[in-house]
Amino acid sequence: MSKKLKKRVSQRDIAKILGINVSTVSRALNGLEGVSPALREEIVRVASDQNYRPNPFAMSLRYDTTRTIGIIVPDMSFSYYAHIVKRIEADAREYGFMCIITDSGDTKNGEIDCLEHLENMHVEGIIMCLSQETDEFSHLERLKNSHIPLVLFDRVNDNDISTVINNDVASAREATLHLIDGGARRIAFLGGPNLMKQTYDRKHGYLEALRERGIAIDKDLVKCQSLNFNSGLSDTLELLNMPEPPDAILATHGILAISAYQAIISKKLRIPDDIAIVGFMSDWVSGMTSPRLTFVKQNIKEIGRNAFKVLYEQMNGNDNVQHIIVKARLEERESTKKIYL
Amino acid sequence: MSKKLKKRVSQRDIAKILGINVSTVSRALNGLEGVSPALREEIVRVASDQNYRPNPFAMSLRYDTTRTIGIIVPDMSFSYYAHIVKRIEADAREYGFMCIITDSGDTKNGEIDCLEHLENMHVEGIIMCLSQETDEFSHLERLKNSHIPLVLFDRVNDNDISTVINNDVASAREATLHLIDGGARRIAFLGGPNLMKQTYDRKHGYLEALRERGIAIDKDLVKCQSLNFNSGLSDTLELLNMPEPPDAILATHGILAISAYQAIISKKLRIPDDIAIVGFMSDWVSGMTSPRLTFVKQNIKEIGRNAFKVLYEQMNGNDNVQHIIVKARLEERESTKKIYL
DNA sequence: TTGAAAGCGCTACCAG
DNA sequence: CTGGTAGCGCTTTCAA
Repeated sequence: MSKKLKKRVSQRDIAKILGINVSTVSRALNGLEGVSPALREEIVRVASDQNYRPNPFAMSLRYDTTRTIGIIVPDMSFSYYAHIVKRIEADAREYGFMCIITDSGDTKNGEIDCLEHLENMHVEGIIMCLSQETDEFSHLERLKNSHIPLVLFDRVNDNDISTVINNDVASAREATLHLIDGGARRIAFLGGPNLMKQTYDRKHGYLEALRERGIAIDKDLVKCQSLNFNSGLSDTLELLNMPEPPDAILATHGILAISAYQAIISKKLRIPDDIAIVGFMSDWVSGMTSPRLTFVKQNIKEIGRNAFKVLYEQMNGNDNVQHIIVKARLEERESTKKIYL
Repeated sequence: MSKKLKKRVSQRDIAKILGINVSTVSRALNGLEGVSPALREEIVRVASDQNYRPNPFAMSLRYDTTRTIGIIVPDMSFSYYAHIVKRIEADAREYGFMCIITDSGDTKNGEIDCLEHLENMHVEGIIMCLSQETDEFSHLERLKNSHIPLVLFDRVNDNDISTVINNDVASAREATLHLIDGGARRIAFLGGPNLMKQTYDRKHGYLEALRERGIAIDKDLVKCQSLNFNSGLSDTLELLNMPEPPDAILATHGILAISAYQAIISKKLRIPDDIAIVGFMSDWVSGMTSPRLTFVKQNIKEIGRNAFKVLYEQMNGNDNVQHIIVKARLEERESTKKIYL
């Protein structure tokens, strides 16, 4: 325990130096009335000299308010989440809130641990993205009993909790239509676990597009395993080794797009001539490959901004459950061909 | 603020329910002696029923210890820093410390703001990576006066502050030798601002390798502007447009490697036939390009682990300034050719 | 075995 | 205009 950490100066210390009472110091430093200008100036000077800083923990105790919110992400080292966290942190700080950022490791148990930790820290609200394993939500119900406001983003469930997500159905549909209109007929779908609503929605958009264009659905082209590199790699290889392989892939997650791309490259197939590909990812990753990948660009800024906004409103007593859907945009690059029939 | 946030239950509440004194509750919940087994059991039961959680802020006040450390990174959305933060956070939590993670935006003013914020929060120690703009260190000196332990990582200065960095000289030298031994003779160097010790070190290793192999130094091949995409792109294009362009590039930062790669692609040059390239970056990014990039793999885990370890020791009274150098490893891929002369 | 009270830093209320 | 003091949640020391 910080044997040599100098004890921080408190109002009491300042009072002692000037031979006055703490309450006067408090009033002076908070700009309240009832202090003579001369004395006030003295106090402020000494406080500054001594590098006085109010103790936020004392404040918390006094007002029973921690001015702290918690964030839970599946993997903070994933650039998508890092960006969102950064955004939320900036907004929160502007409103005087501190963030405790936690990482569930994309597991359900990790998620439960994070919640436990945040409850222990007495956060006033939580913004979280579910792990890909999370199949039931009793741990979220518990939160409701302690009346801690909660907002889910990106990956959500169907309960009555406020959410901020991408327009998953619409953007998957748009991406699929784009592939079809580029000439693709056998389009594979790569997604996360089926229990995720996000997977369900994106698959829904994909199927809708196929139906719209009158293309038969082939279940063997739909791969929904785990959201990780190895899973995406083996699924894609399996697809490419089919007797009648797909002529396009819709990879509905950054890590799946990356692994699909690498699988294709390893098979020496040409993109988009042999196979087209669209991924859900960020611009700079899309720009790394050759050819560059057509991608669904999620509006990270808006997701973060709205997540905090909704939480903030809830913390201020707004009981309404809000569901905000942020528009993603399809960005065309060279990995999808446009064939004018 | 949180109009409907249920007041959390305190020891006092438990005491009131059982009609006993707070001090007894405290002893019972902390497993101290002096409580009858029966009563203790009662207390524990009620505490659990009421979902009691100790108030960490009260503890902080009581012991004048916040069990909190601060982290400052230039850009948390950069995967390199996100990984390190994640690592530090995990270690810190294991030792019962909370992390306040801040982002300087890679600017000096942002850095000063972060420090201010962390001091306000009464953190017990700080782990930081300097911004690329930071040219003098008076703001760090101030910390020393408040006796807040500080550890720098990745980007450091020459003062007597503990540091954890990569073996920049050696790894840049190794990468350069690798290029030379692959047949390159005109090797360009892409680096950050010259005021950064990291740039200095990596350039040093580069020059050392050239000297060792008796290759003349061409100052026009050395580009040290800002660490950002556009800067790397324009520098590389300038290099490629030289009358006698380089036959290899050493990009000493992830963002510079990415921009250099894209500049090369845009000029339709072949890698490694027309030009070879080595970058400092992470595996998964290296694997995105075709051909994959040979890269210097920094040991992110070790950097994070050591940063916390050193800070922890300092917080426990170890006054020694420590400088830890973590070994990076050259990973050969297809972007560098090996020519057996 | 249990209770009472002080004190951590701060603010708010009431006295002088 | 300034001082004194209670109380936020908790531990600790002393007293019963």
